[in-house]
Amino acid sequence: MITEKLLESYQAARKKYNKGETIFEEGNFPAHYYQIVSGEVKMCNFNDDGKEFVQGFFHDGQSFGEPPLFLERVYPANAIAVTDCEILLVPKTAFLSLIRENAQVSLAIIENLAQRLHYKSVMAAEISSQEPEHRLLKLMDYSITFFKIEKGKDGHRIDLTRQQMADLTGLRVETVIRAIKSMEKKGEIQIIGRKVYR
Amino acid sequence: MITEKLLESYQAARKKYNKGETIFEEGNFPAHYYQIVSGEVKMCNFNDDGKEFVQGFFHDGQSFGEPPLFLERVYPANAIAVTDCEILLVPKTAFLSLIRENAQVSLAIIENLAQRLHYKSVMAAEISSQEPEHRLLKLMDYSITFFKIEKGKDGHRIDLTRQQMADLTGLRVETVIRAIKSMEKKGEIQIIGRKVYR
DNA sequence: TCCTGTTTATGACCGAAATCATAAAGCCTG
DNA sequence: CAGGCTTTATGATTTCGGTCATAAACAGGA
Repeated sequence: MITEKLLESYQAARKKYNKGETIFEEGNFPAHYYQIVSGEVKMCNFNDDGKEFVQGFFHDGQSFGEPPLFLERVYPANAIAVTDCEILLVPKTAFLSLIRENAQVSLAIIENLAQRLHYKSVMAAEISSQEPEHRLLKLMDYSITFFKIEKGKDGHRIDLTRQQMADLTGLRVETVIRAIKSMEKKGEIQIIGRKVYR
Repeated sequence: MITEKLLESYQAARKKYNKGETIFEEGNFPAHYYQIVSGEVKMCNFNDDGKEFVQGFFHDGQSFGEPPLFLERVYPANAIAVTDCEILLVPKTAFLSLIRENAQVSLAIIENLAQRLHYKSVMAAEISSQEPEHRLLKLMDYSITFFKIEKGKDGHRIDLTRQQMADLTGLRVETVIRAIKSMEKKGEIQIIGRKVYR
């Protein structure tokens, strides 16, 4: 999102994380700006009895964990490497100078935050008041529209496991599996080789 | 949040809305930046069978409905005047010029979006995986910490009706009423003259 | 002060999703 | 290609919050 060159001129450090490794934890104060060079990261919460809720997945070129950086606040969730990752870290103060000194970057940040807020608004309304099938369709349609999924002859292929869909919608795997089967029967989606197409 | 003077130099128009009036609707493309001069506004969704989910309440000096303005997207929710309101509207293009030409304003916008994203992250995790009492306590504690509620001798007074708490947490009034009673018994909150104190 | 609408309250009942248990099907990886 | 982990699948049972009905308490306006 921000060019590596620019980040490097503001003390960016390159760091590797192994699959499954925690990058930062819920409740801690932020110290860096994080931008993914390669790999996949998820931000998630665990409730009192260990159930996971995924706030979002992040990929190459994307940044994550900025909001608390701009407020004097702690992280609302954990960041965990889903695959092996290479990530650029910029110290908080250097990063704040960077955006103050580069107007076009703040516009990019605004767009980025706006996009994430939009996603959260849509999903919050869904999770709080719609039935499982409706929630899942919304998640799929949102993913298709905004995460540029390529369309094949069978429709868009949703590259999420049932467990991931459950964690993103606040449902349980079994419920997701049953809902998906039911939607297939209704012809709202297709299942080919266990993958969901829409 | 942005001074009235500055907004006025970018074609701001003053408009009055009556209590209950719709300011903009879910699904429409945004045409303005909205900043409240006086009154209260809520952003909300209605699910298929009419149940309301409140994304947030907004007051004097606050702006709302910006995210879709920065993306080419429609509003994810409705904006409705909770009380009679006076609101400043700045046309989209004028507003985009405004932030491009006033660096300190983009920083303010970033902080604003970051704060809202933070709230949504916290509540999304709650709504998706915690029990009613836990959700309500989180809503109360969040309101206390970030909406600067004054502390009296009986604790912080939560100025929300049970219906509003229900709409903010995705629960039903009856559930909120029962949960609040139960929490009072446990001594986690106090009820004085039907109002909740914590 | 009365009247009407809103907010809080409470009980009975229901149902959908969570939970629990178990297993088959895929898929890596050594 | 065998063995083990992950993912998908399915049935039985339970539970908690939603739903429905009803009413009391309160607030605000005429």
